[in-house]
Amino acid sequence: MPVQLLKIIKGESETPLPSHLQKEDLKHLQEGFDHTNKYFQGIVILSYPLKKLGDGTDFLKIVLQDLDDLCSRINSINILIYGKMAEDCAKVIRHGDTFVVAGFKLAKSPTAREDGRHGCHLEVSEEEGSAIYSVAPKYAYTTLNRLKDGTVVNLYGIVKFFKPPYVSKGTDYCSVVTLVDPSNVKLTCTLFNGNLDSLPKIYKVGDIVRFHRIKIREYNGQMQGITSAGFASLTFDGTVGAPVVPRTSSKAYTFMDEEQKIIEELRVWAATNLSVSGPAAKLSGVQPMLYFDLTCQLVGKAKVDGSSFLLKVWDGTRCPYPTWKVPVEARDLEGEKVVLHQLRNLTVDILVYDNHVQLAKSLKIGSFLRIYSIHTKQASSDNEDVSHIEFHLHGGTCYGRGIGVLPESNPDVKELKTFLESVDLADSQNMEGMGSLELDGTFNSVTDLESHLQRCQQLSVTVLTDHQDLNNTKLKTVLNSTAPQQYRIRAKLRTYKPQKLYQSIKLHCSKCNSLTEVPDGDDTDFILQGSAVTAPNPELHNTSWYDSVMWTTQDQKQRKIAIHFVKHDEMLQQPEDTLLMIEG
DNA sequence: TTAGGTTTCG
Repeated sequence: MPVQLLKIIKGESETPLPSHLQKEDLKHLQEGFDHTNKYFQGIVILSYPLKKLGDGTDFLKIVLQDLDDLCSRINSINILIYGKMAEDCAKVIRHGDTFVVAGFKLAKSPTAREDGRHGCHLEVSEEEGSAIYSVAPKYAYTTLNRLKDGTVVNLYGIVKFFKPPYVSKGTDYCSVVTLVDPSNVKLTCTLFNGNLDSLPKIYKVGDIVRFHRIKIREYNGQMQGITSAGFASLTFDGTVGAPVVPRTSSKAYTFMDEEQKIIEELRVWAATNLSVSGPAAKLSGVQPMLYFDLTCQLVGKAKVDGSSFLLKVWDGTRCPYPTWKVPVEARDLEGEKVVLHQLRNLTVDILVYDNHVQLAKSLKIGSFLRIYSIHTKQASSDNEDVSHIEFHLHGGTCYGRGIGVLPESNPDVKELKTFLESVDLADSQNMEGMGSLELDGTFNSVTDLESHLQRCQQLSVTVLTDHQDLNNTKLKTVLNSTAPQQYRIRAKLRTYKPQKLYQSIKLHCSKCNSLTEVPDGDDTDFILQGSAVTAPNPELHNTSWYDSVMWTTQDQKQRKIAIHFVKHDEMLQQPEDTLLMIEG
């Protein structure tokens, strides 16, 4: 007979126990009786920690109480479980569970005198051909509009907002989840667990969760959910028509036709009543200055400094802007060198900070990630004329900022994998042949470049009146020709130098003939700061073209400040028309 | 205990 380990059955009325089994009362469990086709049912009132016996066998002792015989002086019995069955049982057992034990061996209990329980105990193991069934309690679910302070409830909800699990400042991982249900009430739950796997596996807004044993408390005038002992969750894809497969870390859970129906109904309600379009984007669709969620594959990672960490990722598309490359030591970069090189034009560098560093470090190369609320920032460095895009995952968890690892079974991952396999790597590598075009960072792929060229060759409304004798030549031809040549081109302006107007003119020193940049705002600040530390020179006061006044500040620094009122035709103007010069 | 939704030091 195949051993059935902890099969979950729902409610006594529909108990699908083998038909040859008959229920046995506690008082009939006596030596000398035939118990071959009998089972005993009771409630778990005690369970001891799992132990290993001298010969290495797992051993678990639990105590079951007979609910039908509560009035008897002796209404509980020790159950001794051996081997794999003990191990399996220990994983799922919970105080208050109803267990059914069949195929047991009955023996005298050596501890009956001390523990006051039944004179015999039941021994069960796979070898004995035993079976243990856990009878699922009938769960009641509370809608979000009926939650009461101080209760522990079971509930369903559609994820409206979530923070993927992150390392809290205490000892646990934390995940914050806001749910909504057809009662149109919102509930924000703060979930803690030392085991990352025990928190709900939520991947996107719109997922549906079932929480068991969540504690309800009032906080700031609103109901709040918080993990309580025995908290368990199931998470489902919220898409109408998707398979109803729960994501969970529980070894045993109840999930029957009724639950399936609830999920399907919630999906339909959400589809008609909620908008769940998140800020997801592909790298090809990013814009500067936005926050977005990226589903991608990890290609490389490297430590940068104490508070930041680099992730190199790709999603098979190409970012339409020049992207930032974070400088790191080659020896610090983890990842397949060949792959990193092959994908160098398709990967982007994401710098993650502070609390995300620990999680980022633990990520495995090749894994699929969803990085939530990445910030794209436009910036240019001193030696670049063209600005680039930087990707930051700032510290903190506002707006659900964080990193989630997606399993290969996730539908979005399956789609991404198929797409990544279809990407022609030769195309992205050919980009290097584009020379200066590539350096300007303007084209993203050969296809992109060609479509740009086609658009550039289209007739425009601007009519050029000069050089009519020359035909238009493609940029490609120009680039492949030897200088000097004369061409006429029609092209779209993608970038220009200098980027800033003040870079168009230079300061010239007539003595040494040197040329320097006109200082920009920051440099001017610096120069002015320098002069602020020198006190005004009294000899330069009250000249023919200005009147000066000077005073000393009252603060500790006792700074000397001079104001020069500039005259016009040796006359002072009306105050509102006067040009002032300030020193100090 | 932790966090308790509402974007940034880089």
